[in-house]
Amino acid sequence: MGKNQNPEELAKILFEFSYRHEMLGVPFKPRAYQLASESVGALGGEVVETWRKDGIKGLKSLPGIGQSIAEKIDEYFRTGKIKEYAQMKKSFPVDIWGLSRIEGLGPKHIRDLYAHLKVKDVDDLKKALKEQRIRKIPRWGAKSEDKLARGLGLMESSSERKLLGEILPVAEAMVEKLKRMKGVKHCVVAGSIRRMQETVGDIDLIATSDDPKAVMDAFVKLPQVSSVHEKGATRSSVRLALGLDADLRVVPDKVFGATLQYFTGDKRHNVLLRELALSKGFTLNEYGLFTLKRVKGKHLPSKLVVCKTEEEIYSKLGMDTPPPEIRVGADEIEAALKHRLPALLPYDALRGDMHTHSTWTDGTASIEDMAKTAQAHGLTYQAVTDHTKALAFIHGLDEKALLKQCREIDALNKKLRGFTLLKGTECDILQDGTLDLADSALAELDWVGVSIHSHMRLSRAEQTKRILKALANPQVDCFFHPTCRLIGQREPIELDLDEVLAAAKKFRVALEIDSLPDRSDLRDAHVRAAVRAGIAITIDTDAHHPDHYAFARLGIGVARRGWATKADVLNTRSLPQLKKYLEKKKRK
DNA sequence: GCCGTTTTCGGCCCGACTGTTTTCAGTCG
Repeated sequence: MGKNQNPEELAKILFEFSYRHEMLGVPFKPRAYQLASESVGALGGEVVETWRKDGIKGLKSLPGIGQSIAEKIDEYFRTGKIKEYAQMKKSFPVDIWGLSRIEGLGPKHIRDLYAHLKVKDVDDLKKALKEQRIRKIPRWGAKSEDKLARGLGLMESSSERKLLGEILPVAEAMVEKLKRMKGVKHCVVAGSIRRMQETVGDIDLIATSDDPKAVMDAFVKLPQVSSVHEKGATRSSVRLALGLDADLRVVPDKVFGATLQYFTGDKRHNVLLRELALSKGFTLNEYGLFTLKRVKGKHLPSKLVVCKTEEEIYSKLGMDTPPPEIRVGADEIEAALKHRLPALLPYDALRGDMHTHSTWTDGTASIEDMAKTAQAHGLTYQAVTDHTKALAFIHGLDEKALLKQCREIDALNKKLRGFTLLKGTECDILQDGTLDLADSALAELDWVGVSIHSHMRLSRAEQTKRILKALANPQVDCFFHPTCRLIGQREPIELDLDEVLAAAKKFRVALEIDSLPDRSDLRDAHVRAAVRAGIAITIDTDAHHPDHYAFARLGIGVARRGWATKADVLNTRSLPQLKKYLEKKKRK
């Protein structure tokens, strides 16, 4: 058994290797270590699993990890440290990772700060700033010292990633304002928001205009802006009052496609795409795809090929256009080259919502008001799934109350036109895996969702056993927000995903994507695994308030990031089709 | 140090902005 298997710390160590090589001017290694660090960060616990199963050989099969780095990871997992890293720390005892968090502070500056002022960490930096010693370093001045102080301030005023659900409307409001300007043809959101990432580090906007300067002037004066980092002819960057940055690029209309492609990212997707372009004799930048000529060993763009739309660019590279949501720099490029991209579920494909609440428990609106809002959002049915009695503090329903609710739903269904309510529940899974309501009561319902709201700290083995027992109950149709995480607030429960997927498949239980902004659960990677396993998905809002129906597009974004198609998602079916599915399940 | 529908050797993404310069280095996305 190893001593230290913390993938997060490992990612930081690899990052520090990258920076150290960069400081020393070593070519190519910085990027190799950077990629390895990102890879480990993204894989998380999977790195440890891979190492446990297949050792160094397994590690080498991971992206960005070859012989040398695999050996270092192996050493770290076995002994808890890496000799070469310890030596590096001895000769350069600097908290590289901590300092690098500061905007504008890169490897060369960290090197110089230590060489001239013996700055080892953020505290040393603060002292040096206070005593105005930094401006005395060669090639530094009062302005760059100020800039560094600002960067430090920004970091300390917590610049954590924000929830997509919170930022998306803000970005769209900014776009709407700029769009209305004279001379502006296009104005759109790019970056991680366009990719529908669950959290967002900054807002990337792109505009095309005959009068770029006017757009820039308007941008830095938007009401959401609190200060301006940079303002140029084609690019500006500002700080927003709600605590994150927004960038705007303004380009000529004729290169819109290239710019949109470029600033949609993600970074790794773009690096791979530019490498692919190079291998086919092109070079790609934000102004288009160019044929390449070599002058004195240097690549120079020569003739413009295409730039009007993203599709043109991908097509010239011999591939289909991957939807933004799956541009992560992994197998989407290969799939696009082989013309094997899936037809992702469209944003308007949902017909119903399988998880909603009402004033019967902790919702804020009556069943009827919720139904009317759902219908206004284009849905034709929804399941009413209030909580059960284990959640006593919100008056969860017992069997008797549930029957009473069913009678109300019967009455409402007679009254509603073009909309149907399904009788359902969000039934608690108790600690031992039994359900909070009697099977006889569950059998009366159209739709039984189950979920966990207690005992979230069970061991992986216990938690998995608990869930498997619940899913094996023949009354259960769906497992709601399976990992129980709350982004930025609560870690996911420990569970063996492979076993849970296998059980869901065996017992024909659907897995839910809960669209609430801080849940986003299942998450993208889990969705992809579920889709691969052929398990049905539902995309629900878990609406506790009429406004929550608007979050459905977040859940659809997650599903698309998980390569889900319309056929994979249960509530894209019409009500008769859904009923047929449920009847078939009951017969099994 | 990693990687392979031109390669197991010889490649390795690209441009804007800032600050301190006087033609460029550093950082970022």
